Amino acid sequence: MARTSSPEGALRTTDAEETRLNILDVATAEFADKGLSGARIDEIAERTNASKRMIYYYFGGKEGLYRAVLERAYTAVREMDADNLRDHLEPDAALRDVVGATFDYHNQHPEFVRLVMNENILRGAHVGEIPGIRERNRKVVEHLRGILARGVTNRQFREGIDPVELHMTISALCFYNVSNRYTFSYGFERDMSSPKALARRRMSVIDVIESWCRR
Amino acid sequence: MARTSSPEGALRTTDAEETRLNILDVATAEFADKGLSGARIDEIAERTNASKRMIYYYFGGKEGLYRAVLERAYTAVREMDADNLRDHLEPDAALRDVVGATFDYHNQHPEFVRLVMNENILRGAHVGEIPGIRERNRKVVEHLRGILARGVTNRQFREGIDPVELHMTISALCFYNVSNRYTFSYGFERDMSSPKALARRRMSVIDVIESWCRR
DNA sequence: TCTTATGAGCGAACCATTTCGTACATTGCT
DNA sequence: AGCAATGTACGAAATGGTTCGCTCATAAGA
Repeated sequence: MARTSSPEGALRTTDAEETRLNILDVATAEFADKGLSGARIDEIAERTNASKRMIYYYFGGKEGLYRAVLERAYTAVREMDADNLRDHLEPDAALRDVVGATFDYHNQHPEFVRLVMNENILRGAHVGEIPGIRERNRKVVEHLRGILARGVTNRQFREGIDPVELHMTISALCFYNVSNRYTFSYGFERDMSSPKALARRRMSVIDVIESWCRR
Repeated sequence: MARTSSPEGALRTTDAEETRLNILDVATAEFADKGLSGARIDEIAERTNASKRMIYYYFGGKEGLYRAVLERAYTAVREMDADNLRDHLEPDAALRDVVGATFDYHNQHPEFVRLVMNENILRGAHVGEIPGIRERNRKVVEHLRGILARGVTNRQFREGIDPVELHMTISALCFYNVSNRYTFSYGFERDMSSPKALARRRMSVIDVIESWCRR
């Protein structure tokens, strides 16, 4: 990618790079907000420093832009993993950490959740082409497998829990209260966006997972 | 509603009624497939016995049709509830029944799951106007509250589990493996659509809930 | 019974707008 | 000059929604 000739050299990104990122930011918000078919590239272009012409210039079109957005969102998750999949001494503490971090990440990145929701509406039409997702999932599962194994040796955890099932359970619990906040909680007064309710939910999720794994 | 003069009398619905239902069926499939913004009225009309004109005649427009579809889907869930929220003698058996039935319903009605996903993408813009959802949720929570209370009395269940949290946990686990089947399971070989994997997941979900509630 | 008024049900063509994408001209740097 | 970057304006197709007019069953009145 071309660089400016400014004295900062390679450390400084070009204007073009900044434009790309700006477009990606706006597009992420827009796609997360309305989905692929609901988003309008004219609208994205307007909110951008750049023009519609530039979107086509850089990303080729709506689909290309969408894929770039999805890819970057998944990349961010992987970076989060890298920070949080450290090994702890105690299996139960490690498990709590994974669950808590996953819960927090989903809550702090609803746009990621919404992109994934949309991708599922599209039956995963694009997610397959994004490199790194397989590895990401595999890595998480392997991490959980390790925790479970150490927990069993430790006699903290019971035997027979499948790490894939565990991964799925954790994901489901962390995903749902973000993805379904608008349809859930009709009928009983509980605003899932209140910090108090959120904290309680967080505790519950950790508790559910722990109760399941503990012997 | 007008009836035909056919001998069957009140038992037989009119052609108009049949047309409405036919439109609703097709629209349900279409909205579940592509979401509100992704669905095309012309396409719905084509797959229908009726014409586009009739869709506007009966439902007023795209939004009206969407709302009618959503409403009917939720009505169907309530009917399912009515069948399954019977009281059992043993709290733990009752709990297993609720979880199992919920799991099965979601799996057998992916179109319902997809409609709810889409409604959440739309930030619940229409779900609030549909009567009966509040009551539905309230009824489920009250049922769970009863089970939990009896289980505590019974000394089968531990104290302090909030029925709303329980409802949310069950919903999340049953919803997720349908809603996120396309983005989950990249990286490890597990086809969630295989009967075997599904049965295993079902068992896991019941197990998770039971482990959490049991003292 | 015969006639007519009424309104639900319906088809086909049509309209206005939106929306994705592109052609072309222009700027500015090297 | 020559190439990358970019703004403007436009085209073609898709899309939500409407207009016009026709059929037919039934109810009301003579």
